[in-house]
Amino acid sequence: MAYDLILQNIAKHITLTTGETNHFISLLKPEAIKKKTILLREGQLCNNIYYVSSGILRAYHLDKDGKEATIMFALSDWWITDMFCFVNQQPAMLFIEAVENSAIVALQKKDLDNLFIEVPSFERFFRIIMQNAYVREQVRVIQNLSLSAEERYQHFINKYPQIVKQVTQKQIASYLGVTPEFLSSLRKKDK
Amino acid sequence: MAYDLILQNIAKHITLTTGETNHFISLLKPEAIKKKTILLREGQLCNNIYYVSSGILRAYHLDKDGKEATIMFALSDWWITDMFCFVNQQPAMLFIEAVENSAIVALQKKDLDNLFIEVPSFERFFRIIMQNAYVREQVRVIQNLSLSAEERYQHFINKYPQIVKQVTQKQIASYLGVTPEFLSSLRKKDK
DNA sequence: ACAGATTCTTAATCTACCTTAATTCCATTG
DNA sequence: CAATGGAATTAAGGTAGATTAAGAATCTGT
Repeated sequence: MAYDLILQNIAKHITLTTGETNHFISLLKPEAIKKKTILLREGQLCNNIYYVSSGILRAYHLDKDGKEATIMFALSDWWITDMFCFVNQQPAMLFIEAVENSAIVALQKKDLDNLFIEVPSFERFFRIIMQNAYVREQVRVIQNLSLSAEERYQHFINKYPQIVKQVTQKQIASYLGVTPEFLSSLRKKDK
Repeated sequence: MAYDLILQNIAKHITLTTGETNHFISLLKPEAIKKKTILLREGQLCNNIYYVSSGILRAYHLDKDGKEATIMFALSDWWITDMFCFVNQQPAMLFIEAVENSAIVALQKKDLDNLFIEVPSFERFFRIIMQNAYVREQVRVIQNLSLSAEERYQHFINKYPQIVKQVTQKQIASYLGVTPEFLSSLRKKDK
C-alpha cells in the first residue's frame, strides 16, 4: 500500500509498535503532484516536511538578480523541506518544486511536534535524519571551498548518477554554482 | 563549578533528573588546552565530540595542494566535531585545533551512544543540535552560491563579530573561500 | 629585548569562470 | 504536426578573484 515505502524508511532506524505505526500513518497526507508544481514559494510559511515516494523534487533559492541556486534534489526515499523556515516558522527562503510527476507524503509541523512527545522514538529517527543532512551539507561546503568546478561536477555525477538522469543540465549547473554555458564547456572537454 | 555552562546549554532544550544529570556528568572529560593544540588530525579516528566552555576552536580541511579550508569556528557554548567521521567511525577529513587557550569538555562516541539508550531525552537534545547545525550549513551553501566574496565577508562580520575579534584574517579568508590577499583588498576598499 | 617566523598589505599579472549573443535542438501544447 | 519556448551548445570578450613577489607590521619563543 501507499505507506510501505515511508514505513520502511523509518524502520531503518527505529522500531514502532502497531499502535504507533497507525498513529503515525493517521498524520500523513499523501499527494500526487504534477511536474513543475510548486509546493513552497519564497515568503510563504513552510508548514510541511515532505517524504518523496516517487519522482524527484528540487529546492532552490532565487538571489537578488533572479538567479537560481539549487540547494538540494530529493529523489525517491528522501525527506525535504526548507528546514530553517519549517523549524523556526519563518517565511521561506526556498522554493520547492516537482522536477517530474511525483508521489509525496506531507507531514505537518504541528503534527510532528506532537509526534515527538507522543512517540519519543521519532526524536531518534529525526536526530539521525538531521545528522545525515548536516554531514551532507558539510561535505558540500568542503567541496565548494576546495575543488574546482570541474572536480565538483565529476564528484556529482559519481555520487548522484540517478539525479543526472532526471534533471536538466541547467539545474545541475545551478547546484554546482556555475553557469549552464560553463558546465556545457566542461562536458565537451571531458570527451 | 566546571559543568555549569554545559548543563545550562542542555537545559535550553531538555530537562534532566538529578540522577540523569549525575550520570551525564560522569561521562564528561574536561580539559584545558593550549593555543595551537591539535585535538584531531586528518586520518585519525574521531572518538570525541567537544563542548567549548571557553576559548575558540577551529575545524579545517587541507586540500590536495595543502590549502586550508576552514569549515567552522566553535566559540564558547558551541559543540564541535568532525561529524561524518564521528558518526560513521571513519578516518577524519578535518583537523580541529585550538585558536586560543581553551577549556573544553569531551564526550566519547561510545558513551554518547549509550546515553541515547539510557537517557532518551538526549535524543531530543541532539536532534535539535543537529537540526541547527544542518540549517547553518544550508544557509552557508546558499550564501556561497549566491553572494560575492565581499557580501559574504559583510555577512560574516555582522553574524559573528566575536569571531572576528579572536581569529586571524587568514583564517577568516579560508572560511569565506578567498585568499588572504583578496580579503585584505576588500577591507581596504571598505574604508 | 631580540631574532625568526607569521601575518598583513600592496601591486602587477594571470586565469577560471561569467556575460552576452547567436544557433541548434528538443519537448510541450494547441 | 506546427508552433513556440526553453535547454544546450559555441564563441568572443570581460571580470572577480588567484598567484606571485616583496616589504611592513606583528607575534613568538628564548
